[in-house]
Amino acid sequence: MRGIARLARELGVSTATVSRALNGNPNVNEETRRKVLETAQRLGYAANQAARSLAQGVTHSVGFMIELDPESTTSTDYFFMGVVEGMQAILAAHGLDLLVLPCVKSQDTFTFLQRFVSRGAVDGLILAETRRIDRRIDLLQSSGLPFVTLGRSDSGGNHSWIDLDFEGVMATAVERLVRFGHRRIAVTLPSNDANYGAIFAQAYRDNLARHGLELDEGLVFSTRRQEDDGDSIVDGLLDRPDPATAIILFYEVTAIGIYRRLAERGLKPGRDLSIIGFRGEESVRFLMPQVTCFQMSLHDLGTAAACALLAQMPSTAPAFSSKVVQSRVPLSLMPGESDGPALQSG
Amino acid sequence: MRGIARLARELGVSTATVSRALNGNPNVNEETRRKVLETAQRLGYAANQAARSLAQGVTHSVGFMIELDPESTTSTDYFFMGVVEGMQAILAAHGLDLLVLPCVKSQDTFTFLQRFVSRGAVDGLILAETRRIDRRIDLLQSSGLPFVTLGRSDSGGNHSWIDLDFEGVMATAVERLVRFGHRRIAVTLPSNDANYGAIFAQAYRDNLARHGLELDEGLVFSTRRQEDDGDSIVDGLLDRPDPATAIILFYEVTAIGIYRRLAERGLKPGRDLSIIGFRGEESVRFLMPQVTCFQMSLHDLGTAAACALLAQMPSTAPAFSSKVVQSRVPLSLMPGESDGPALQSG
DNA sequence: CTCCTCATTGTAAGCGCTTACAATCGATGC
DNA sequence: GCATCGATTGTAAGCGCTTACAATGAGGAG
Repeated sequence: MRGIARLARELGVSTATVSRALNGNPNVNEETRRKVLETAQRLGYAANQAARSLAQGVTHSVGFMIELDPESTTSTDYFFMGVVEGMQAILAAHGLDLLVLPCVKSQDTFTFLQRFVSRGAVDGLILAETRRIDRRIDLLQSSGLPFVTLGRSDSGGNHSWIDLDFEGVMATAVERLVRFGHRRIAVTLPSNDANYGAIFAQAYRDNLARHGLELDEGLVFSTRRQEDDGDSIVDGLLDRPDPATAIILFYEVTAIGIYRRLAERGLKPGRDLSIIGFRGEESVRFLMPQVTCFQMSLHDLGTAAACALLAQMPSTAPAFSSKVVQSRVPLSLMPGESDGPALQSG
Repeated sequence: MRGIARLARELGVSTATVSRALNGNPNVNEETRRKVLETAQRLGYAANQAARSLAQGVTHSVGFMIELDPESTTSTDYFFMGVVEGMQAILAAHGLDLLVLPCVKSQDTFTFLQRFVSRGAVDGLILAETRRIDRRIDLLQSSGLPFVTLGRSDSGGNHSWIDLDFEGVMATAVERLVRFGHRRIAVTLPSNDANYGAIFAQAYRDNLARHGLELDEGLVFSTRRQEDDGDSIVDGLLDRPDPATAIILFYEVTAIGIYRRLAERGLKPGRDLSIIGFRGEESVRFLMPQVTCFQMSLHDLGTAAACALLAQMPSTAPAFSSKVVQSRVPLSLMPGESDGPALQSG
């Protein structure tokens, strides 16, 4: 005999009583509960997960699916760890386990997700790196499983999402540069298929328009999260009849290559080319002059996502709470010395 | 009616047949199996995880427990993602799901692990950042659950582990520096309680001894994974009657602070102070002169851990395989320009 | 003293799946 | 034509837990 039955026999009560005592059911004599808990502790008993889930119909766990790119494992990583940390803290406080579900991108990530969903392995899901058209969202929506996405998407209807305030960042960056007298502002965009690339691009166009600046596709670069593109970007920006005087970087590491190329050409960041990075990444914190960038709390992002999920889960959601949460986490400007007045302004 | 019963009714067969068909049991007419699979596909059926686990007694999943430090979320992060990627690929190929289990360090990480173990939530476990004395290992060992640790420990008996070859790295580094004529070699050690700190320290002492160099505790620094310690390290090394001429860094980011301080003092890395980093980290790749360091494959580390675990799991281990795997993943030297001949050698 | 109530506990029926064992049936051997 | 065998399928007993419902018994009301 094992499991709860063993405990019950040991105590001379029924398994029902043990179960009730363990689960905080009020219909148990406090003295009995005390004994049960004490014995459970002594025997190192914990209810079998599978049996519990089967009987209750819930797993008390939520999944956070992330896609791993073997080509660039260091790319998304330290973004996620901070987020995970924030999520776990909140979820744990609500008795939920966070299961990070890594899926290598070369595998079928849709089927991967589908398996977890249809097997009922989790009570809720958080999705990262949503795409503009993302079948995963349709899948989750039709499954009825509570979920939140880290990133917006055109797929699915009115679902919960948490995203970075790309628009706000872009507005602040462009305005700052315009104030500095820049009229020719370049931008780098991520080259993957995540939706944030499109959003960042749109915000770029919108804000140029707002300030009456002309959009020049020649000033739009596509980059991966690595510093190698510096040469082509710098040369592409400057070696033209109407050189750009500023650039906004999606991936801040690109600054490393840009700094290097500028140095080779005897130019100085902040004077000859104004640079604003998107998110203050560890790898460029040490660049001199310091890169003007935006700061955010990964922890808060994770927290926000976890809360948005909790709001949808029947077990934790107060009945009166609105189920759908859609919010953009703001980033704050960290002025550095990588930008400044345009040289040939006006 | 739901689940397998629904499928069975739809097909006009018993649930047993459906189950057999789905699980590859040979005692099923191939024609029947085809129909079952086709219908399952059509209805989007996948066996309920909990029921399956309960009936079979196994979960088909393994956990990878990592501890997150809210104080420094960027510390361990991008180490893990590469490792996870390697693990997931191997495990998935063996029909196992990898569940990354993040635990915030401020919580009781031992209890956290214990819960997963005693609830039977996973069939195997991989532990990261083992400590010299690590109760988690004793727990796992007495639980009988297959497990592997990423890192050695004095706890537990003869268990499987995968670790970095700190000894090899240190031997190569010290020998290289000695060849360059250095006699006063400093070192930085991690300030946390993970065992690798102690191992790195011991390797440092052993290799000094091997080359007949005297151990000077004044040349041993304790650092966190941040660049801030550069000033005190550089000053501490040089402002003494018998200055050190070389330093080996556990955390390579420390090089950033050191470079900065050296520059302030008008000194040059590689000439006035030889620097060898441990692991080629992204954040210092842009430093000039390039830091001499060691390179490793995070992917391979993950793969090795996964394989070591598979060797212990009854479902995947060929009966003849030895259960305990203990191996050190080697790192290869990447010569940079941050080290060179000692100035006042001899 | 009886009836009723409330607090506590026990009984037992699942939760959805797997699997040992029994049952069926056509084919084979004599 | 009958026993036998193998291939296939069905029956039903769990896996360990939760929970609706029944049962028990002590204490209070009448």
